[in-house]
This record gives sequence, structure tokens and C-alpha cells, in this order.
Amino acid sequence: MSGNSRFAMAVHACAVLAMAPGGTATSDRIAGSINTNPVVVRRILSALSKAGLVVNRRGAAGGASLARSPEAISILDVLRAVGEAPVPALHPHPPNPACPVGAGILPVLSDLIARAERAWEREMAGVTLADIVAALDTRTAP
Amino acid sequence: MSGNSRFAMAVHACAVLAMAPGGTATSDRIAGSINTNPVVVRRILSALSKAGLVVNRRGAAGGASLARSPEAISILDVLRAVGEAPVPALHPHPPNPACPVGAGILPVLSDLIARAERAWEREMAGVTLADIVAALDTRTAP
DNA sequence: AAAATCGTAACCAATTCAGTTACGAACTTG
DNA sequence: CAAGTTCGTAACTGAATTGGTTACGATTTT
Repeated sequence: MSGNSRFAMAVHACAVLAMAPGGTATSDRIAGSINTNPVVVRRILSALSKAGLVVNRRGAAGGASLARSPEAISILDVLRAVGEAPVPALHPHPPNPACPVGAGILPVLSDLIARAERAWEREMAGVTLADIVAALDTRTAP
Repeated sequence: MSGNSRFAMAVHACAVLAMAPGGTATSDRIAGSINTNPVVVRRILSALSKAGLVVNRRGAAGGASLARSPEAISILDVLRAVGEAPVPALHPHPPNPACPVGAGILPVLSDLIARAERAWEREMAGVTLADIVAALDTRTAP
């Protein structure tokens, strides 16, 4: 399993919520669209709820709905909510401090990765859930 | 183990080569700096060699050296050589085509991820191995 | 010929991940 | 209030990935 698909599933879940009649959908309903298990969806919904992006309600007629309008939810919000780290990891063990390279490489690599992460986040901040829904509409009914 | 540290180790290895006296170092020597096993280093060196970034020589007095000057090797080159995919994965299973969202989400997510990947690569293309070495020099001997 | 070094295959332990089962808590509805 | 629905969460599983390790043959210098 290469990588982490929580991000894809989270965006998918938000899109379902944005397009759901009444603005609400159960974890079962969302799981049916993603084609996975409701518990997996609930875990993601839970993370989105902690980030303040969705509201979850228990009980009969419960389910999830977006906490704000799709225009006010950026993909970066979703990315952060599911704790996706889009960066490669650093060394598994600390490098050898007796070597000039080993002694100084860590901060240099961290800077590098931070730069890349900022570029990534800048890009994702510019796309909203409303953009996703619009793209879906265009593709579904052209 | 979260993520993949081949990228960090590859940049580290290249930095060692760039600063090595004679421009050559053995996998054992590099492994000593990274603080890992020589075979792990050889696997990375092998990938870098396939990408044309380093030249490996067997036998006594063998070892690896950079195939071009540090100014001519970008971090993106290294990133691609080790096959690092800095993007989150798509759905593990195909979404439900009977749902409007499930039917159209895949290309939309792919576009999104492609945008992010381009941003990431643009950033990494602007940094060369010579920049890394310069940063190391600054930190080591200020 | 001997020593050094790479290239690669095989295997291992640890980790992560999505999926699944299970069950209690909370909520709506009749 | 009773019944049914839905979330929240813990526990477990099987598959996949990863870095590490051992081993050994091939190549090259001395």
C-alpha cells in the first residue's frame, strides 16, 4: 500500500455532503459512494469534525453535514484535517555527527522539505470544495 | 514507519559524494555518514545510477562519484531517481459509479493531485546539489 | 592470486493502513 | 417511554511497505 488514501476519501466525503439533498448524509450512504466500510468513513468524518469542517449528529435522522458553505472550505483545510503529511520522511536514525555532512544535513533537509510543503499547501489553499463540486457537475452533465 | 526516507538518504549520499576528497566514496563510507547499512546505500546508489546522476565502479578502489557537477544536479533529479511520490494516494478501491460523486471524482482528484505535484516539483527543481553543499558549509564553518 | 567493492537476491521485524466486528451512547420518532 | 437508527470508538486482522541484515557471486585493482 503506497501512501495514504484518507485525503482522497475525505474530499470524496465532503463532495457527497455538498451535493446531498438536505445537505446531510449518513456514514453508510457515504461509504456506499466511496465503496468502503462505514467505520472507515466515520473515522474520517470524526477528523473532519475535530477540524470544524463538518457537524456529525447521532441517532435516527442523524448523519453528517458541512459546517460551512463549500465556498468556505478549502482543500487545504481538508488536507490538514486528515493529517496528511505530503512530505518524504527524514532519516530513520540520526546521521553520524562525526561526518561533516552527517553533522549538518538535518536542518538543511528540513528547510528543503518545509519549502516544498509550503508550495504544496499554497496550491491546495487555492481550491475550494465548491470548485470540486463544479468540476463534478461539468463532468457529469456537460 | 511513516513515509519514506529514501529521498533524505539519497540527498545525503549525493552531498557526501560532492564533498568527498577525490569525488569518490564507497557505499561503506556513505553508510557510515548516514548511519545505516551499506546495502541500503547501494540500493539508493543503484537508483541514482540508473537515473544517470552517479557512476558506480566495482572492485578495489571502486565506489561512487557524481556523474555531473553539483550545479547540474537538481533536487528534483534526485527525487525522481528514487521514485518518491510526494502525493497522497487515490482510492484503494474504485468508487461507486452509480453515485454522481463516485462516478466523477477520480479525474477531479487526479487533477488536484497533479497540480500539487507540479507545485512541489517546481520548488525542488530550483534547488541544486551545489545549494545543499553551500548550506552545509555555512552551517559547519560559519 | 588476493583483496576490495559493487550488485542483487532472500529474508526479517516493525510499522502502517484499510477493513471488519462489536458494542455502548445518543438521538428521533411513534 | 420504547424501539429503531446512527454515531463513536476500541480491538483485531491481513496485506503491503520499509529499512535493515546476511550472503554470495561478479568485477576490478594491486
